[in-house]
Amino acid sequence: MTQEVKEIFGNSLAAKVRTLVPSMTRSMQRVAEAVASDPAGCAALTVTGLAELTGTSEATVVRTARILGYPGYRDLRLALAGLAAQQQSGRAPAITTDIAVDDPIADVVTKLAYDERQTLADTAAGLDTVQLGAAVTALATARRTDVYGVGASGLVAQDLTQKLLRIGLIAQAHSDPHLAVTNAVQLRPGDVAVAITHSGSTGDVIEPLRVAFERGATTVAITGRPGGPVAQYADHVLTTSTARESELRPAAMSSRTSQLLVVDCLFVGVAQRTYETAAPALAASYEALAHRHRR
Amino acid sequence: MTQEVKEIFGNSLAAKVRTLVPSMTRSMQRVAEAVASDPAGCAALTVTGLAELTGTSEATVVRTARILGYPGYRDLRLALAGLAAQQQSGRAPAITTDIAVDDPIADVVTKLAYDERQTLADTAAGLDTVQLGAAVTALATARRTDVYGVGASGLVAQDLTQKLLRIGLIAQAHSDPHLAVTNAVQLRPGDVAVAITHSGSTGDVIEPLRVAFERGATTVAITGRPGGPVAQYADHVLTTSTARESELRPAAMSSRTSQLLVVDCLFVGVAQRTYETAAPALAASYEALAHRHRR
DNA sequence: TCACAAATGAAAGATATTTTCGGCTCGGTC
DNA sequence: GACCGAGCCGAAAATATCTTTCATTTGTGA
Repeated sequence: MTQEVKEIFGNSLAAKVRTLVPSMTRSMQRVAEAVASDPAGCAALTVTGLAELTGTSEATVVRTARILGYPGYRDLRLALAGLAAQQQSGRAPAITTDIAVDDPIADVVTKLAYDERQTLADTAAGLDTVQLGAAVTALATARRTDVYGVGASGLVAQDLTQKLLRIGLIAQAHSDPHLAVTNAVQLRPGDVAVAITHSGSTGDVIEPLRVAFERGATTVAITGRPGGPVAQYADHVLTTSTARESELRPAAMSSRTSQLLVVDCLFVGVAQRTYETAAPALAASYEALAHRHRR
Repeated sequence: MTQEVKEIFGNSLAAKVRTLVPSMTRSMQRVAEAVASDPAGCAALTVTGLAELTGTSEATVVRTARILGYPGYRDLRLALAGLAAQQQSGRAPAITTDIAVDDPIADVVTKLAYDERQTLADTAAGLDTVQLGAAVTALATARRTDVYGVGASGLVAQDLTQKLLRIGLIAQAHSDPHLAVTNAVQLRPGDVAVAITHSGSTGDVIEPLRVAFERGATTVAITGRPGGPVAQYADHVLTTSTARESELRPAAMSSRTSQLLVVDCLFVGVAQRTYETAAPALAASYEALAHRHRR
């Protein structure tokens, strides 16, 4: 059997109460009024509870529910819950303020989540899919891949490396500028070098990319400043986005979110291109870890 | 499988179901799935009805409701009614399809961004602010903090550590299980240990946390399975959310997004509490890096 | 294969909702 | 002022629904 609840929701309860109040008895009006003025609160009550609240009896509550067009109190209550939820969701979040020192922790969560979501949307909107596609192709066909990043971006570099390794590619992350340069010297055409820097001007990351570029490797820059120095040595520039920053929310935070999205896109793109080998490799790495989990 | 799961922002139920499904038994999973895929329909059913629909018993339905965090089926049903109402009035979900092997790169970007945004919303909705507040207090007043994480979670552990160091706290990330345990032995009351594991059952991370717990340190778990083994040794459990995963989008991807949000919240919370020392420390670390940027 | 533990559903038990039914109020009539 | 009747009202019985218990089944590891 197919049951429909749709009909219960949607129509304005307050209006219904107004029209039907004249045909109600005194105690029923009390119940109706309570229900109309605080749907959420009443939804939390049982018949008995609502009866007590309004100083009436269960029978009256049920009668009121009937008048309002529901088969019984149970259904009225469901409708009230729905109404409460709608009211709740109707409220605009209106998160425009910055995070303050005295914000309660719940607000911090809301604001951070909101900002990071915003950053993701901005990044996705601003990402040049042509450049991205080119970078994916380069990575998918690379003999080997070096990834440079220091500080917070170093973690993103490692993340990319981990992912590429998982699908059977050869990749290495470098946080040590000296070693990075040393390694970059070994690169040649057909290899790929990726530099990750929010500012676009981190010398420790630009330097190895320059070397790789000069050696003929395909170079990719993931940066928040597509016009910055790093772009100079990059065949493909992938732009990340930044949320407004503040004292309690350093730029590193949102740039990381943005960088990770780009990295994920690269990864999925490469996995698509190399699906034949990527799928079994992924399965294998998953399998290999299974026994490290307790029951 | 012809069931279409409708996802709406703020529909934390679908996320909750995903989070908790692993700790459910088979028949409970059937109930959870029914509830997640058709909230409106299920809201119209009594326990018995839902039990019949899913081919289980009333007892199982009630047990599932409990797992999902409601005192009983009655309350789950009210929540479902609310959800149904929201869906009714809510906007249509933009993207429901999974990432396919032959998706153009532009679609990949859109879908990934959408999913990560969804993950953030779910995480924020599901985060227990009381636990979070407690964890923040512990971190802010800790003598020292150890953070454990391996694999993808290892990067998150490092991210947290970097952040804490930046505001002048003493923190260390451990990816090496042996060293982690060795260090955990040194912990004592007043110290904090944080374990980060998506599965909640990563032995390499649980072990050091157990040691820290037994040494009297305050322990925090950041996990996608709040009922998993890791929770056993955690004073405070912070739950991350999981997006539906697929071959081209491993769970590690969305869990990382979720974990990072939690880490960011911890960081900002701690920075608030220790503002007097955090602000100058942040400024100083920013200053120290300035000369490493080219013009 | 057996023994044990976990999962499951039937049915008993507890709660919530609906119905019944008789007392009660209130307005009108004598 | 007393009486009558219609309809309102709530206590309590009856029913529906939800929750708990417990024996059975199922699955799992030795």
